[in-house]
Amino acid sequence: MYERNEYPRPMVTVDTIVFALREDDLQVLLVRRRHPPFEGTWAIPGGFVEMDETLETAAQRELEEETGLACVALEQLYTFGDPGRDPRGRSITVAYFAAVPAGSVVARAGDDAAEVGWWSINDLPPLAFDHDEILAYALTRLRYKLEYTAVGFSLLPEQFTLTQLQAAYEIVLGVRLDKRNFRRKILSAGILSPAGGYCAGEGRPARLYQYRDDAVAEVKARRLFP
Amino acid sequence: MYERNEYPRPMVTVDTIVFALREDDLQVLLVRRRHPPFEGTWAIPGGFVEMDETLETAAQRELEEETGLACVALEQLYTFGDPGRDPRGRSITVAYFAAVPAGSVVARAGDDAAEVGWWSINDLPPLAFDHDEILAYALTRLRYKLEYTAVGFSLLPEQFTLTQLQAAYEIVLGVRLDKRNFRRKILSAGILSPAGGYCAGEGRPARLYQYRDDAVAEVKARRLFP
DNA sequence: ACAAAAGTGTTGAGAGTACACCCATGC
DNA sequence: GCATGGGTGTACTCTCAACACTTTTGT
Repeated sequence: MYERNEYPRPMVTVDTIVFALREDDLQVLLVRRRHPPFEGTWAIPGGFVEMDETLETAAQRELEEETGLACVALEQLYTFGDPGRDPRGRSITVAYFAAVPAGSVVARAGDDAAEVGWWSINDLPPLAFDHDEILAYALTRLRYKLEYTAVGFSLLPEQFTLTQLQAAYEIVLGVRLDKRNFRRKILSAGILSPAGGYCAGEGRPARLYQYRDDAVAEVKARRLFP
Repeated sequence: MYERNEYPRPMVTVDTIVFALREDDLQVLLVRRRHPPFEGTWAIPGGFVEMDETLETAAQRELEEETGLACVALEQLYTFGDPGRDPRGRSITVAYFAAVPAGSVVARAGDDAAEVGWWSINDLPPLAFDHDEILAYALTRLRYKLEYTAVGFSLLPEQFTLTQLQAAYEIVLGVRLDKRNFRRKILSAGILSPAGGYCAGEGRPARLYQYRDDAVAEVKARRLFP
């Protein structure tokens, strides 16, 4: 056996799955790796945890370094640590996930990323490490959360129409919802307030709404949909 | 900056919170630490991850080594990794939790545990590291899971009466439930089958039930209680 | 005027909740 | 026979799901 402080230590990384609704589809932000292993392969943005930062801070930092995306609310997803998941040696990754509005600007590729891109969840490239497993898990969790909490709103711009909101739910959940029932339910939940403006489009202009930040973040005790 | 493989590495541990219903109360299994830091202080059982085992295997192994408890179903809870949570240096712990029947035998204290004991969740001793925070989180999660899934059954022996099951729900959730509504709901969920026997007690003997393992593990799509 | 999207109510079914008494056994 | 816990049914309310037409704008 080893003395307490002489245990061999695994590498510890953080990875962040970022979801957005783009092109009528649920997409995730991926980076093409600039370094081995899996050089040139697409992967979830992430990297090594520094010794003096929290895990969430590390996730934020790596996300910004590799994709330019900053200031997004992260939630811890799961920790993956099977031996053999990394060819360099024992490695444990704490996965985080986020949902962002479609308009979020993704600046540049960073030091460790040769390229940054959005990929449809239904049409993914081959992925590095066990990142396909992590993504599958993240998708399950996103759907689950959508039914119980208010994550749906973080996929939309600050102001949005009820039709946009319904479309977001339909795309993520992969089901069609009844317009009247949807509107009644979301309005009676009391988490939206009219923004006052209208959004002109091809037909009749639609009322704009915004999320009431005075509503508790977690929509309590009752699922929203279906 | 460091070369890839030369990053300083945090220590990685696993900790397992074990819940049981004892003495009409929700209790957790704790160990008194045999070694520094926090020597002599109560803590959640756990320890260092070896390089060739999965995180869950590590949690199982440490739990058995320190408390003698084996073969329990674990679920990953959360990963805690704030710098400063361990005086020895940067340390990250992957927390697991389990619910076991009251009768589960806890054998002996192990190498790293001077003593093993059950503590009521409402009357805990001072705890090592950030273990109070971890326990609070585990309790929240247990309550949450109880409403949506079938964890309630893992707190009971294989065969149990409906009154025992109701008491389990009441203790964990901290609320009183209506007997008739409880029985109707739990029976109509179709996850129990009569075991055939009866449990003699002070009054009329109570019918014994068991959990139907052909029922899907997660009671799907509808919360059980309230 | 017409195309295109926004907006709006009602009804029937099922689930949740509140509530009080009889039944089987041990002592 | 009585104390103790086991077991049962009904009425009301509320939420959910199904369903189609009118309104407002741009072209």
